[in-house]
Amino acid sequence: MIDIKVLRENPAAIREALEKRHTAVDLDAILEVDAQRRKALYEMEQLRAEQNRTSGEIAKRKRAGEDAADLLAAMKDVSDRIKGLDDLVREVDLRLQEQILVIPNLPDATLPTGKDSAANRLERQWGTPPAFDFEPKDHVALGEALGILDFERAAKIAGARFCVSRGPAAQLERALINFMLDTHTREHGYTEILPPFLVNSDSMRGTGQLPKFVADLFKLENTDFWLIPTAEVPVTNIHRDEILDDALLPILYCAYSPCFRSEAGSYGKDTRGMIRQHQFNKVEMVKFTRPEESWDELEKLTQNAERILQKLGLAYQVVTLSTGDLGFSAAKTYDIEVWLPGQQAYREISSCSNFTDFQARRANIRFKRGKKPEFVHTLNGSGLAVGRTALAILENYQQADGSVVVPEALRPYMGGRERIEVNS
RNA sequence: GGAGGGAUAGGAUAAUUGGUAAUCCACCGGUCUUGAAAACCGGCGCCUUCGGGCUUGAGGGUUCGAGUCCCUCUCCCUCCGCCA
Repeated sequence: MIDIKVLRENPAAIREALEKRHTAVDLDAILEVDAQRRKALYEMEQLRAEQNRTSGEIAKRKRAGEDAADLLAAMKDVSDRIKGLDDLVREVDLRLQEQILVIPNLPDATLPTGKDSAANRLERQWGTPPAFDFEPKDHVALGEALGILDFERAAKIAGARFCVSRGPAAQLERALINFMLDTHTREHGYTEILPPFLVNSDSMRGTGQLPKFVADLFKLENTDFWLIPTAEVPVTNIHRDEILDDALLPILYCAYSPCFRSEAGSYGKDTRGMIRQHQFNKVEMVKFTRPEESWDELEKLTQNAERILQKLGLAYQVVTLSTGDLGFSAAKTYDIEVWLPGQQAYREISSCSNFTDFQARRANIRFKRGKKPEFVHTLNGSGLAVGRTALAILENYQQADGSVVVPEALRPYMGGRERIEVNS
């Protein structure tokens, strides 16, 4: 949520930022509603002050056994007017909220300007894509040949965009989850969280999924439960409506969760394999920081995610999303893209974002270091998408005979297994 | 799912037929002190257009006025049933 005060005082700056995002919002209409609300609120508070004064007087007279009929009559009128204004304020406030909640965060000035991912800026590359002296397969061909990935049966059980992992593939995902969580907790200072995988609407609103992105989510019928699309939602909302102690900041959490996405509007994209599923595993990192620290923390967060790929020996690149490619709640996002031999391309495996105070306003997450509470900054990043990491390992570590070598860092988590072969 | 009990500030506890949230602990600042403790004084929830306004789990209602009366909902606890 953007700061209504900023909009009031400097609408031009916000207009310009939204244009860079290629998002159309009627700011004048919002300012109009805001002015209405402020006027009504001021009038109502004046009347309340009068009511409070007179009520004290009434109480005093009654205690003294005196008559207060004149004051009561006058207050009846004031009371009615307050009620009317209160209804007006509530109605106007609701309209204002509706309009403000669909305004995206303002892109940071360091972003490349552009209308989509073509304008993203390459920041750095790490590692070298493996050279094969044979034609590398993609993970679907590999997994099916090894008998460890079963998309056909998954379709029978659930439908398209699901996968059954079997034997070493299942073990691989479990190993990756533990490996990632261990790395972040032991080496990067994060506290492990195991959150609810179902959340209520308030939580979805807090991190920005609602109200605008209903179509991307799964909801349970006849309840207020939503399946989380990322652990970011429950973990960020841990501190919703709280005022945190300054000494606790920055707070670093990491969490494993399955993620559920309807993938509405992505028909025809990545239909093959594990790239885009309705359900996938992810380890997520979430930070709550003081405002002046958040940009440094974004760099560290991104490095924490990169570290996982480095340990696994997977080549990757980091890009800064352009103003047009940026997600709704983010002010700046680095995407980490891993090399996939099966596609001969770098594909997103992590997204690390600074949301500045955007989510903190929506979720009302503050901290206190002086007299007045201030909004924290929130950040999060995948550390990493587990399914995509697993398929990256399959494709990058495949051998001429169709087997897959297990990266050394992962072997302790795989019971010492060095290789995945047919019937292993 | 059924029955009962509960929710007041960080914690703990009060509030006449409804009269406008009191007190203790903890914490912060000040006085005093070499320093600290004690004692005393002041703070000790949020918003503000600095006039004030709001705050008793949430939201409505009655009333000039609601912690208190009425309705709806949420969460917690106990017991029964079910269940991993």
